Amino acid sequence: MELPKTYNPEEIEPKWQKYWEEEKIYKFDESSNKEIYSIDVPPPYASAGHLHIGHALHYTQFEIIARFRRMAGYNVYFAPCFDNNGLPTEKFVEEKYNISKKTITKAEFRKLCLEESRKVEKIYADKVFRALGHSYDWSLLYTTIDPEAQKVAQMSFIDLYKSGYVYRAEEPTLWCTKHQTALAQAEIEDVQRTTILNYIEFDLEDGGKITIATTRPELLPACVGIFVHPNDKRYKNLIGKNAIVPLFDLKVPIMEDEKVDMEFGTGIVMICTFGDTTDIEWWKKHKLPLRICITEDGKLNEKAGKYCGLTLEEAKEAIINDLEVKNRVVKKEKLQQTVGTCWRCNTPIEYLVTKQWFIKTLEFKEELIKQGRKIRWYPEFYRKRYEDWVKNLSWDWCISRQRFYGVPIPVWYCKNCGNVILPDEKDLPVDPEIDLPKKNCEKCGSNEFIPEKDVFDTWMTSSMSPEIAVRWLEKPERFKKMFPMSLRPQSHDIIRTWAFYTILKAFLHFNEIPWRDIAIGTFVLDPKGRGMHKSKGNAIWTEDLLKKYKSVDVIRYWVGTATWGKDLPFKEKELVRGKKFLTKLWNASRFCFMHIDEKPEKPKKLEAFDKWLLAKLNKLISNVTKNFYEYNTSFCLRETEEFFWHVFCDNYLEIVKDRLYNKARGEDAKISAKYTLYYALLSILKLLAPIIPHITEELYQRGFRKFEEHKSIHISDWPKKFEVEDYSEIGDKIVEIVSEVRKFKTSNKKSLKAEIDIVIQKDLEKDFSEFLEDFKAVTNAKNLSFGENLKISFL
RNA sequence: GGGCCUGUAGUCUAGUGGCUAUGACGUUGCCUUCACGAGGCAAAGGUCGAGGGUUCGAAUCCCUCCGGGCCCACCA
Repeated sequence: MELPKTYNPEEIEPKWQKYWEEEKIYKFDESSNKEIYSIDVPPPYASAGHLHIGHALHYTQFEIIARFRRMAGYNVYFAPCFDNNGLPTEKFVEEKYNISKKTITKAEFRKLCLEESRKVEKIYADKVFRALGHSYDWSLLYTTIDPEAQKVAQMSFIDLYKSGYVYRAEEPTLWCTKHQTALAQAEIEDVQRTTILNYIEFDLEDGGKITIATTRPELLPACVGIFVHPNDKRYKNLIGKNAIVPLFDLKVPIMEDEKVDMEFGTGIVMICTFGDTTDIEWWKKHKLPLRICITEDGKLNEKAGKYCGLTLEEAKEAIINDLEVKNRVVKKEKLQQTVGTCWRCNTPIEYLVTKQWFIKTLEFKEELIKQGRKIRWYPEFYRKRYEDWVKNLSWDWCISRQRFYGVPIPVWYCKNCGNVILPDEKDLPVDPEIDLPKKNCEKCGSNEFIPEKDVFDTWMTSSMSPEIAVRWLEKPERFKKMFPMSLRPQSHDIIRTWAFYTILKAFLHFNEIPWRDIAIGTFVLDPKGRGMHKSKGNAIWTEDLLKKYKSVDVIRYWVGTATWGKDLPFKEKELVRGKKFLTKLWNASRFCFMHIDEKPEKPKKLEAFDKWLLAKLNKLISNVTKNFYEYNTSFCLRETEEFFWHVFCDNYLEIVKDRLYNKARGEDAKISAKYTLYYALLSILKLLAPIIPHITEELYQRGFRKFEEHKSIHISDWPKKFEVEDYSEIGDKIVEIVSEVRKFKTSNKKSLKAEIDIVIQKDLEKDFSEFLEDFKAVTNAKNLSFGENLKISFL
């Protein structure tokens, strides 16, 4: 059999992608008894239409694992999915159509979001998943806005409500004034900035003055108290007195609290409702009045008097100006400050008192850490990050969002008595603004209801991804069999959200872990080591690379070099290397196939070098298999590449040429070579198949398909060890001498064909006997004898 | 401020107690070789961030310092 001279990926790759899909190679087999391996795939955001190389790597990295497990004999459950739910989509639609939720009805807005999502999903499916040769079972597809996913999210809420894990409260809440919604702690991102610390003079009620340092003068109208440290001698006499807030004439009490930092500013703090979390703490502890002066869209309200209607920034400037006019500003200094911001828009968050729904988390910290320890983390150290996050939690999870596009919170309130009314499980999903409760209020009998208008935090759905993926409500028997899932692959930046909330939900609902393994994928940086962002202009697009290299396998080779959990700066030369590797693989296979025209019979006796190769291959197979199980993909690729290139090509192929071409060597020696070539190459292709599926499929189909039972290499059996005597060490010794001979020829500027005399150390004579003929042929040694030391000379 | 990761040749990288520190890219030299010249064979290139300690033995374990990155918490 002869292969074409060059490998042409542009024709070959799409051909097999089509074949795999048509032949349903990756179909999950519901009736199989094989052990199931299930992956909780991260649903890509539908707004992330532009796919940079980091996304491609992330999704391909665990796809390799799916392929490995499939070949290793598992019934792989690999469901594709999309996240078309939540703020990113809303924001994308708002920007694309230049609309806001104020100028369009909820229904219209949702429709646009859904349309937009579907478009992007299509692009994703074709240009990403299919183009990268991913082995999803498309019949298992889910999206997070599907009725079924909504049903799961709402069911989760109802279940937790009934268990007492959900409550509604009017509390100071983390608030984004741009998105005009409550946020969860996990959605807050700290940003460093420089601000001005203003020293402002307050009058005391009974005469005298004090100076207070603040970065938030715009919150003066919300000031409800002043604190000093109980041990601060300077201010002991102030405690119990009242101060007057300048410009606003508010009388506020001066109190003591140990948490005051005497070193900071003047050592006197004003407390406003609310400037930061300490304000909330003191407000609760000292039972201070509430005076909120900020509106939901980040402006001052009527409590701010003449500043009403100004944005926070404008108000800050105006108030400082007026204070300066009245000589109330003692000094101003620059201050480095970290502020919490909305992770989507970087608007500094505010604290507003609003009615929100919460899931209890703070009381389960210990248990959640225990749950985390039952899961295997790859790499292990990321478990620490999870535990740190859980330990540091300071808010229950706020799950209600004042947004449009999302899963509605399935609740009505009785208009008469305020009672919370839940829908029946069988009626889910519901939209309380459209649907009505089926019964009157159980408490008062009223039939008038107020629908809940808020939607869920997007993580309310995402945290149920294992339950959605394996169809918790639709197929309870499947769920029972498949929960916990086998693997959650994800990136490290969402350990505190996705991983955390998923673990939380599995714990609260089932007292179970959601998956046995969690593996943290590689984070791709630009060549200079910075994060890739469309906005920074440093993103490298997968599509461009596909066009340039014309091969998916080249990109997948690069993915294979990445280590799980470790950042990887993108270096294009890794693709060049991949391309060379594919060429080498093609050419070596081409050579092998010239000698494979039938399924080789088992030789009567294997030649020594064949035993050497197969013994070394055994070690490779066992190492690679072990490492694939441990998500150590880069090891697998590296070791296989090393074996293929330097052991198989550089040495073995050169060694067997004589037996294949030289009739004088006899038929048995040739059969042994052919047998070894066949199985060694087939094994190498299989070891590489999870990483570079297209070229290995092409070679399998061309060279092996007619002799092998499986219609695709990707559902063939993972290579097994050969029954063979271990000649690896003796063989290595002899190959070393072959290298010596090559070095001798090269350094004497002679062709490798040059004929030579060799004297080999006498103590190797016994080892050499079985390798002799192959050795003489590959080194072109005309005379070979044994003596004191290794000696090589030209004839 | 707390925690985690990381520092190996010009560049990137493997290596968590043991032969002479892995491999790639790049550089240089040689070989047209019957699978492959988009190749092959070889060479040069390293105080394994610095210092100290443990050990028969340290890139690897411990301590200190320096550099790079990430996560978290904070100051009104």
